[in-house]
Amino acid sequence: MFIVLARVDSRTMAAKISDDGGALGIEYVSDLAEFVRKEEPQHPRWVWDDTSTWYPELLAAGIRIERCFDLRLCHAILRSSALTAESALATAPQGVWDAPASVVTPRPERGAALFDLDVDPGAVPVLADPLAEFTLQRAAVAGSAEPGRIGRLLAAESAGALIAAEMRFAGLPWRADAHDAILTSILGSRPLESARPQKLQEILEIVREKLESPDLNPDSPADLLRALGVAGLQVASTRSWELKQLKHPAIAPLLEYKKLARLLSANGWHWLDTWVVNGRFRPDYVPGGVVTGRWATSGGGALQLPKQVRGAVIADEGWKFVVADASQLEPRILAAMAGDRGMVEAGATGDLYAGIVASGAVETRDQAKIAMLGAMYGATTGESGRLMPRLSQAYPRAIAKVEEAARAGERGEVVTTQLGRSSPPGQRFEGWNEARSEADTSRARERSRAWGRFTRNFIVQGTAAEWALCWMASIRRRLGELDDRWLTDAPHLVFFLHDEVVVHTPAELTVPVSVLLADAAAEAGRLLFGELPVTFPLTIATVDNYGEAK
DNA sequence: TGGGCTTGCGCC
DNA sequence: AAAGGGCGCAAGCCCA
Repeated sequence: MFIVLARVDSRTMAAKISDDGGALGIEYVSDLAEFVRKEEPQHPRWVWDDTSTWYPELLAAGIRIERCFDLRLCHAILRSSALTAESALATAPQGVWDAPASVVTPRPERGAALFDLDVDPGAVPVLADPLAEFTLQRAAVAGSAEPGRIGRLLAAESAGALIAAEMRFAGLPWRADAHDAILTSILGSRPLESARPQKLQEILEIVREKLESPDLNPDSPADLLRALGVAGLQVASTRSWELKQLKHPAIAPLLEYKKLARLLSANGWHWLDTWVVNGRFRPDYVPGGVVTGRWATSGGGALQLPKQVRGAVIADEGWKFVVADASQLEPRILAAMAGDRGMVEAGATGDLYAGIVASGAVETRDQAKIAMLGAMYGATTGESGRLMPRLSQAYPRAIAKVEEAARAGERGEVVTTQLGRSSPPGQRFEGWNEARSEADTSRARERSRAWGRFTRNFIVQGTAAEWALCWMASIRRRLGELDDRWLTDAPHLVFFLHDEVVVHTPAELTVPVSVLLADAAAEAGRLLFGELPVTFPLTIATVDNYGEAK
């Protein structure tokens, strides 16, 4: 059963729909939390416009749900998926469901056809009517050549939305005192106002002295470039890797200054005051926030937490973290997508890069890693570019897969992930004619190649994101089966980073949690690739603080 | 003073 | 050693 929820004139309506799409009844809901609590034991799939506007209030009321269907996220997938390109949904003009999250709030006019169950799937909803949209989406999936594939993606995406809300609700344990101690040991104690901390100030004085530039502000690239020039150091930019090439007594302290200044500005005391409240860091996760299907976050830079400060992520008394990351996820995804038996076998032992070396394709593990990264990102020069032909010879199917994706992008075509997320439409770059200059032509060619690098990476990054969603959905379900206590009283997910999860768990449950994480990884592999014998090994660590992992 | 752009760097 | 994919954020800088 589905229960479609909608807010109409500040009231909440619920429509029950059977699995075959038949209407079972409509009612007004006066107390949402009470209603959901009463219906949830029937295991309905809750259908709503936007999980982030419905679920937090339920969690605050102490209610979790098992399944949902997030119409806004699913609309975005169906709108551009090659698997549903012919659907009424995809061929309709842009509407409210294509707008950014904050705009998709159903405010139908009084007397509008909200909950009209005889919606014509070909009709375009003028208003954000969730029932009409749900009907359109069901029709799009049913009419797809591979309804199971796209259906799995929509389910995974929606499960991700629930997990994002739950992780924000639970928060990542964060000890302000430990964070302060880390900052103090690296930067010196917290300064008053906006002064530089002592150690940063000391290094700054050394840099100024060595560059004979007493007023230098290294935080200003222009100012720094000028000072370096005066000292006879010619560089095109002030990036660290470029400065590292230079031999000059000012360089070492300058690089040190940059490192400390970065820590201070990105994750210093100001960050701590802003983002850590009552011992928890609560970033705003944005499922589907990246075109490839990866999550984004807003606020606090949760996906960029530097290793330096992870020591402040400390489990509660009597609790532990189980940290799991999928080893070499993207190359394994590529091997599986391409059905490249050789590369799948190279990964069977647990270390894919070692397996590539063992096959004789390259000499060292480092080379294997660089070559694989180059294949997935589209490197053309350097060591990575030079290793490509050898990789291509050893693993023709895997490399052909990414090469085809790149060529398709260069031609302006759309590429699609394993479960059916498609890349944004490209342009045709070769539409130049002889009236255009040589420079224009070469610019067009470079843009075309750049788009090809994007589509090349899209299929791998996007399919890896699908794997991660399936993994997390399975983890969430298995955690619920392991322990039926309330979310934050039982083992629960507290962090996610593309190919890595952190579970906060009572110390006595670390073993079953570790087992479940590995089982979930295997299940994710089957969901994407069926019975293809591809393995997704995990590196699992049980720790008291996140800094100890890896 | 505030918005938008660029630069640089953290994560995968 | 620094090429190649995806992000978010802070600071400087420029301009209205």
